[in-house]
Amino acid sequence: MQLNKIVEFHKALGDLTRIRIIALLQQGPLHGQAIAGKLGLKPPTITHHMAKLREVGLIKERRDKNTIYFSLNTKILEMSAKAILNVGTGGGAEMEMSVTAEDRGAIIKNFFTKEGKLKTYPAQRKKKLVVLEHMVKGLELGKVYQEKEINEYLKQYHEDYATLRRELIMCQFMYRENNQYELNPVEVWWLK
Amino acid sequence: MQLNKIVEFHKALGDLTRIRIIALLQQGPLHGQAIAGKLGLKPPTITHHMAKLREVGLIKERRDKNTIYFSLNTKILEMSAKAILNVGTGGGAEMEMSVTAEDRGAIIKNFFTKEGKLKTYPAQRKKKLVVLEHMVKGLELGKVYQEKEINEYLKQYHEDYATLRRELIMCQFMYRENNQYELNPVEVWWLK
DNA sequence: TATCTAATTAGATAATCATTAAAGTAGGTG
DNA sequence: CACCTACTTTAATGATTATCTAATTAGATA
Repeated sequence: MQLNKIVEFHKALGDLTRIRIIALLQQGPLHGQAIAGKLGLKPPTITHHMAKLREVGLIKERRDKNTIYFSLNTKILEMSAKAILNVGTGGGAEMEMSVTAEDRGAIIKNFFTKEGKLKTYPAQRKKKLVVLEHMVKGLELGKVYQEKEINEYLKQYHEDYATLRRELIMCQFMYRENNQYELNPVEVWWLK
Repeated sequence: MQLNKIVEFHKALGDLTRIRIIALLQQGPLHGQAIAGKLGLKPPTITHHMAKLREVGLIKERRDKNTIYFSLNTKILEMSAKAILNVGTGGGAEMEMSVTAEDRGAIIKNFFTKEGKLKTYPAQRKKKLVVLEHMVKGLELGKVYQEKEINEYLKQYHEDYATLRRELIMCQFMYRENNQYELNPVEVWWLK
């Protein structure tokens, strides 16, 4: 995880109002005006803070008529909170991140046709991760997929969707629970 | 843990320079000028940032001649990083914290003589914690004490130092490892 | 259509804060 | 003593940002 993401995360939490918002949302979803009321602040202020929290991935929202219910993305919260513990240790994700943006471009150009099909599946772990990363970008964070949907989606990249699906699980980009699939926010959020 | 402490902690980490300092210190202790050199900044800037980090308990320091070696207090780091995960859930420490500052004052007045001796040991858990908190303030965070030192220290409060010592362990203000005693930073830091 | 409600944007203000140069402190050594 | 080195303090500057009012957008309803 890059240093800048860590900074932004902590900047987002380095404000009493936003901590109070998080404390409120730990107890359940709330809409903007309710938050404003409980904190004694005006709606624009809440909008401002929700934007900051959203930028670092901490907020999920659901619309009902014209009121928006905000809730906490606890997985991102947990992941981000723990990221500082390993910063500088060079272990794990830190290593993976040493692939530069240009490397990424080159790898994608090498392994995908210009129509976007996967030509061959890389053996080298670094390249594998870049390729999976790329394919996973079309999936929605937080959405639960049926196996059939995942198969359909992966087919756009390669006929052998079963292998790809298995790789996504093995490299932890997704996890499976009774044949339903979901992106692993811990791995995926930082790709944006 | 109070909301304000959480805010200050994250504010301390919400700055790229300080995150880089932490990343450096994860690899081992460094003195000020070394940090300044590695980051391309002037010494006063480092002083400024170390003060911020020290305020939230993240820094331990050791002096050798006139150079000061800074190192990370990883226990505080871990504890503080995880505090956000339970904020607002009302569980654990949150409950204890509902003793107001005035309550504290009253309890200490009740259980200590004006010379500072402990009159009687409270049975009620809340009061017990306030009393232990008070006595523990004279001990140094991070220092390893021999059993004999602890006994000496506690004698200033009450003849029955053995009971007090046991209570400190049971209430997790200290922990013991082969007859050496140390403050539990997780419980103790926030008292300051 | 007009109207209501909730959320957002724009612009202004005041406060906070990172950085540095210059001067000062503190300990050590010749 | 004078001198050196490492850190700190002070004061100034420039950038960021939390909050608000006023105006605007978006969706729903009558």
